Amino acid sequence: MLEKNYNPKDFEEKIYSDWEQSGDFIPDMSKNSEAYSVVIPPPNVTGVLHMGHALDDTLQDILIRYNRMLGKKVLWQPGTDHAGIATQMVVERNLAKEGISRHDLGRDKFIETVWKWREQSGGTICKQLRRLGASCDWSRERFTMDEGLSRAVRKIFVSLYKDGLIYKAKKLVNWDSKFMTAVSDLEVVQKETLGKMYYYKYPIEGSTNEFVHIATTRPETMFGDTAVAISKDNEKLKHLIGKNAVLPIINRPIPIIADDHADPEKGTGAVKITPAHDFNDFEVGKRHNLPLINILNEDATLNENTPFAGVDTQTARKMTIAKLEELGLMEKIEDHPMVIPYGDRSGVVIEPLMTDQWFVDAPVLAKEAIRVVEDGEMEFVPKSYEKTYFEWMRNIQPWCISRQLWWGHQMPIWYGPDGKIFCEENETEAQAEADKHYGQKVELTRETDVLDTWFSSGLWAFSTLGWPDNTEHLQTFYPTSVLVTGFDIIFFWVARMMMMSMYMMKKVPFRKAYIHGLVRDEKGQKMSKSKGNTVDPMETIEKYGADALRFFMAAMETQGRDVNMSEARIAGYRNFATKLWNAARFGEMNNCTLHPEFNPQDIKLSVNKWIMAKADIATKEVTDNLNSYRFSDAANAVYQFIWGTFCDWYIELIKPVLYGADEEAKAETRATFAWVLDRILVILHPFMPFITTELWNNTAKRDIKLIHFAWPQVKEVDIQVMSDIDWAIDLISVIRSLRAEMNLPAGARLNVFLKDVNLQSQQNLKEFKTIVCSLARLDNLDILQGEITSDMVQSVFRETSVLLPLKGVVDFAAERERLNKELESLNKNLEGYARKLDNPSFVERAPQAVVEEEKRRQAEALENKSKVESALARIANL
RNA sequence: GGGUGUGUAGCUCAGUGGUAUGAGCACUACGUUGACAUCGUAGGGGUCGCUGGUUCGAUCCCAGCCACACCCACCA
Repeated sequence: MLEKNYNPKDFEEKIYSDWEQSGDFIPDMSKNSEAYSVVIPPPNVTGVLHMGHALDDTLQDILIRYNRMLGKKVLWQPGTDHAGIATQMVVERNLAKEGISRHDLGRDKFIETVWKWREQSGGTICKQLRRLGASCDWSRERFTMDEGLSRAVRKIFVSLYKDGLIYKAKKLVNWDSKFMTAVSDLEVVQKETLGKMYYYKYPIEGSTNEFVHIATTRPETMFGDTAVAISKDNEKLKHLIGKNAVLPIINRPIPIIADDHADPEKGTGAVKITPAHDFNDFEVGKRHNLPLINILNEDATLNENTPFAGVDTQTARKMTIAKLEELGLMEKIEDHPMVIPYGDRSGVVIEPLMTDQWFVDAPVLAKEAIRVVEDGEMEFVPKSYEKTYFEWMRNIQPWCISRQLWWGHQMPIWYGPDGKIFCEENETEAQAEADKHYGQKVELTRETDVLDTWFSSGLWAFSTLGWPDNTEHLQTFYPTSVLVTGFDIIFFWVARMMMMSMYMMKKVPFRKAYIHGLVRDEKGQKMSKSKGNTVDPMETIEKYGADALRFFMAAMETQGRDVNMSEARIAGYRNFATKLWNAARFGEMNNCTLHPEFNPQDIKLSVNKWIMAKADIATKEVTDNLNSYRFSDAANAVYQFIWGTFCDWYIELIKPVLYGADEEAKAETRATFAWVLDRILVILHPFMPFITTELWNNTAKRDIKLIHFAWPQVKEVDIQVMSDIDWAIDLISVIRSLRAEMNLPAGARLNVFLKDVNLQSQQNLKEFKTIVCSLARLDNLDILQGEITSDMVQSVFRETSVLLPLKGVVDFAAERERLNKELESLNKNLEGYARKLDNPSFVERAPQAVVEEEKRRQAEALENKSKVESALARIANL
């Protein structure tokens, strides 16, 4: 017995544990069928589920469940990411509350603490994914810092190094002074800021009244200046080229050089060159062999190469200006809108800094990653993201992968006594290599840097399947079928996976990349903790059930668009679940059970044939749309079928049968109801796995679980049956509409007559008279014998006039108004038809079918017009 | 500066070279008819951003413009 009310809390968690405990998410490797696999974008191990995950993982689960029902061997590979900087930050913050810094603990102790932290809070997000209904194979859960995955990291690192695709270099990198580490270009966010432009001048060496005028936004970097550049085409200033300027305060002479980097139109036309602290200046320095003077410490304070050692940049800036003022060299300070780089995690200003770092030769790896997309071996959905991908890949810069952090994969690099690099998968091998090289036992020191988090994420598609071992899962499930992720990590992750996979596996990591948008708040604003507009998916699930949230995500997911949260809409989908629940209860109350010998071929009643055909059409729509990743269309098709067709019409249409006396018809209808409800549960299951399973389990004894039930294959649909029932439905709607517009009391029983009824309609009338009378609340419905009388209101329906005699009841003014409105609408349509059909080029050039259809419409409208006009004439004086 | 996307009903958005049978929510009127008030029935509401072009026909294709959003680059 189903509960009176739909209450998802009663069964969602129970059903999930049953699936998990029964191993329903684990692929049957012995099954001889097509493989389908998805790797989950690994959430941060310390993270909690947010709406972005809810969207991403709902879409994946829909695909996974759908393909599982298609009978494929399905794996959804779960796991979490160690998220280097993010996790280290969280743990350090916790330690800070106790007044401890990571340096107090030391590296080993600190890492131990992180692992402990992971034990405690690492499970949260996976529990939450279960609550959402995600059917991952949890027995295979992986973590990027697992031994297996770490081995994959070391192996690929060594391989890349030996192929010359990983190298160490002293370069200008983005330096995060909070975490005191290098970060990659992607981890830098540019923010619009209103800053200042400082104008001042450097004296020319050997002259007392000659100066070169400089404009800069960072005056404190002057201590690292090693030249001033002027364009050779700068007529006003080119006379200075070749002379020396003298850096004030420290009185160091620097050359004035000719370089086109100095745009005569911008600033003062002369540019101070600080090769160690500016990416452009670095290039200029390279061209002119300028010395590099580093003026910053790792914490972004100035160093002993400046007069302000130990002072932070902001303060040093003020001090520098003060000094310049004192020397009479400051000229002006202007407001200057500019873009300043910040660390995406730390939020501090990123300083370009010269350091030894490790790089992946991304431009080389990008080649194959570009080719396979060009060749269609990997396709983006929607396709337009290819452009973004190509644009970035074709302009890719070397990828800085070393981080001066503690939490992460320590690089498999050892240094010999003379600094020679030994890159091997483990210390023993490195030691052996070194001993061989030096001809004696030597002491090695290990590189302390760890790898960028995205390095290990880049291997995710194959490392989680067991690589470097050639496991059964790797053989079966690689390449994976589709990757589902947000556009915001195309560069961070998708691109890196493509490069790493093509390098190591020589095969794409996934055949398709389905890219979705962001989940925003109700007003389309980006959700963020600081704005306080975040919505917690767990609270939403608590309130409306996981099915409602999932259906919302699916229904809102249209390719390429962001999803705006809408609580009202989620409530609407909860109502949808309630509707289905009640429909199932209706079936239960009326003993609608599926007979084992039920054969769709034997169905006699039109209404039953009709609903089965409709079910097939809906099934086909859901199938086609899922196959092309059109989630909202798929969701809407099943929604419309269940609510708009099954509940609104079918259930109403069969009530007279179920409450009637024809036992044979009753039995057939009960069985059909059960058959269609089953079909509904099947095609809705990927979207709403919980309620469908609950109903599946409670409406019949089942041999097979819904999660494994075969997805239906649809055959041809009987069009005639469809249009017969549609005739009845349309007629009912016309009569209802007439009643409402005439303001007739809902309780009033009426007689309705039809005039101009063709043969097909006469048959329909015979068959559906009872149903139409019942649903349109009529006493009788007949073909009109004799003339239309003046008390009849008239509506036109296809070729037929619908006549409602209303002696004494009707408001004729309202009726005239209604008819005039209809006349107006008909005239408007007729104008449209005439415009086309009177146009010779339309008749000549438009497709024949379109012209015919237009003529048919015109004829019908003309006929209806004359009917409406005569109706109007009849009641003109009443 | 380079690029991408979006502008359709009050709101949030689908959709389409042939009268916009648009959806959900909101709104109005009526309603408790033996699944469901987390409901039902009926209804109001749109110059499909603007201007040109292609076409027999454009909301849809093309160009330009306006507005908004996002991505990439850029600390003189």
